[in-house]
Amino acid sequence: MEQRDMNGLTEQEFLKQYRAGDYERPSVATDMAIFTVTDSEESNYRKLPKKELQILLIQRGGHPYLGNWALPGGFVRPTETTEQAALRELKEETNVDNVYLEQLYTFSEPGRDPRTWVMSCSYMALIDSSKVQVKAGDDAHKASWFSVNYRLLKEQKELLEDGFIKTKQYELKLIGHDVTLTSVVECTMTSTEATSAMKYSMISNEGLAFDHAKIISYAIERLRGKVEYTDIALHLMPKLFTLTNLQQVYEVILDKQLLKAAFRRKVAYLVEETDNYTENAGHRPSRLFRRNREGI
Amino acid sequence: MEQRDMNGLTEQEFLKQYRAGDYERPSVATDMAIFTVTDSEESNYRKLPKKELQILLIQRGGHPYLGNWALPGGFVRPTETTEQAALRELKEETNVDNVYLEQLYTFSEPGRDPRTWVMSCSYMALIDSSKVQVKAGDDAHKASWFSVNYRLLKEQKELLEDGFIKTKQYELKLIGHDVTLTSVVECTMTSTEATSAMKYSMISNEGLAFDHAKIISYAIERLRGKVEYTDIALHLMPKLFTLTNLQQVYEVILDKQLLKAAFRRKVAYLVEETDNYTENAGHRPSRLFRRNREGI
DNA sequence: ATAATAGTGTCTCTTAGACACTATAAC
DNA sequence: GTTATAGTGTCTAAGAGACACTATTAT
Repeated sequence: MEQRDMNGLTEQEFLKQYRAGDYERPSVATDMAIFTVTDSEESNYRKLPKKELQILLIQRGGHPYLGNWALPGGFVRPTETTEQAALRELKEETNVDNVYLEQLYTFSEPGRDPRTWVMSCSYMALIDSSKVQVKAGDDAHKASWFSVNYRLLKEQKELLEDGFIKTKQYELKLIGHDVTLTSVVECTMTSTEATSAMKYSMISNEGLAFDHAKIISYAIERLRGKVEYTDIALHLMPKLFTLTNLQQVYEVILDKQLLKAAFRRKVAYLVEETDNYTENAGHRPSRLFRRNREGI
Repeated sequence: MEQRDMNGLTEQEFLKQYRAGDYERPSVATDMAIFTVTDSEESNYRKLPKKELQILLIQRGGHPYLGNWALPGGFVRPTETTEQAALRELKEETNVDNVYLEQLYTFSEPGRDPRTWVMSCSYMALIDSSKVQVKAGDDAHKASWFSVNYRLLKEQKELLEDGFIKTKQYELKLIGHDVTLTSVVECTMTSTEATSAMKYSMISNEGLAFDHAKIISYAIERLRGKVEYTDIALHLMPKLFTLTNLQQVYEVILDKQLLKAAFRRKVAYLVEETDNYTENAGHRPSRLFRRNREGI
């Protein structure tokens, strides 16, 4: 390591005299889409409850976007990774610290935060609903779960000389206890000979702060994609669950009905039988399964 | 928009008086794994040339990692997105500006740059080799293509009480004109009941700067993954190509042989026939195809 | 018995893998 | 004709979709 640079400095000498340039630096925050699946509406004693996909949002107590709802998040500190920052935030917000966490995308559009230059490294977290108990928010910090509805509104395709532009508009509807937030997000895929790009943009937005509607769309798409070919959905399940429970979770994420027999074949290798059964369900008991510890 | 915050300010008033906090901010750079596929070794006049996966690296002309090779990249400016920064760098480095570009991952390990706090938002770019002509690097800025070899060295699996740890070691060998860079990167997947995490770390590293061996591994894995279920590989092809060419590109990316008949069936919907054929190849001419403009 | 869910069997259709066969230009 | 690649046909096995059937508990 005795190499010297064009100024005749060794690496140690160089680092000692190094001063960070005075060009501008961005703030970097993490924003998290924290999902869980819960039972909804008490129903007929013998019917199974419906499942709902939920996301945690926090009501902003200050400008900008005062009163709007935002993803939990915060600034990254110099001694931690973005992932550690996300885990720290998660712990503060939900008091849970053993979860599935996955980096999604880094949003860096200048102007996405009206205060200053802020990039957001976004994460998705999946929590088993039996673990969830959001801290009672104080006045300046109201946290609440919203039920997630995400559906295709419009699909369009335009042919170009050497490619195409595909546009999809999704309606994102987040239903809370006493508010409903509605956004329309457009996903534009441009594909030509050489290029192939995907861009999210917001068509309309009511009640969500910043570009968080985009982040949530991105998270849902990632979740939907990964559910199909990984065991990611199992991180939304409690220790023991029935295959019907698991199927319901798949269905609520994918927003479509699945066939029982095919579903069971497909997830068979992801789970392990136990000798436990549900009780007092008002109908035939169901075998409980757990995650396959052997992995995939 | 006449809402007032706890200090009685409207949003406009708030933004006007807002001063960015004096907490520390990271520098944010983009680093790019720029891939192309080229023909190697002139062979028997009637044999087809072998294909090689290549990546562009730049030799560092200053500390730190003086003399080592690094991914092309640079700092993001306040008026651009990370993606625009990547495109700008790409244009400067290769003079190409119509490419496939995809964000990979944001690396933020404190200490990954010995100078100061630097996060790297990494991208992967795919270039059709017929377009490539790297600018002749001046002395302080030598750019060169390296042939990529990435193979599994060791695989290990350990069962835990409620999950498992899977470890894979890959050897990354980058072969340049007069240097060969060798790194060993370990990918650790920890999966328990609730959690599921993946971590890259460097076991050994010769000649590559910073954590770029990790970034390159990540890029190769992404490329391999996406080749299987998208049309991403077509961005490495010239306008017209034979199906055998395309198969060779798949094979060099996946590092395994494919069966011709099955391959042709699989990619059929990605391509369009033309009426052109190869000429003077020393054997039966081959039909030329182009990318399916209808999209997938 | 009835309601409601649990769980299985099997037919079909599609697709991937494997392999063998035929075709054709340059020399 | 020989060489080397181009391109196709078909058998098999595995998997997904569809649907129907049987099983079991609480009331």
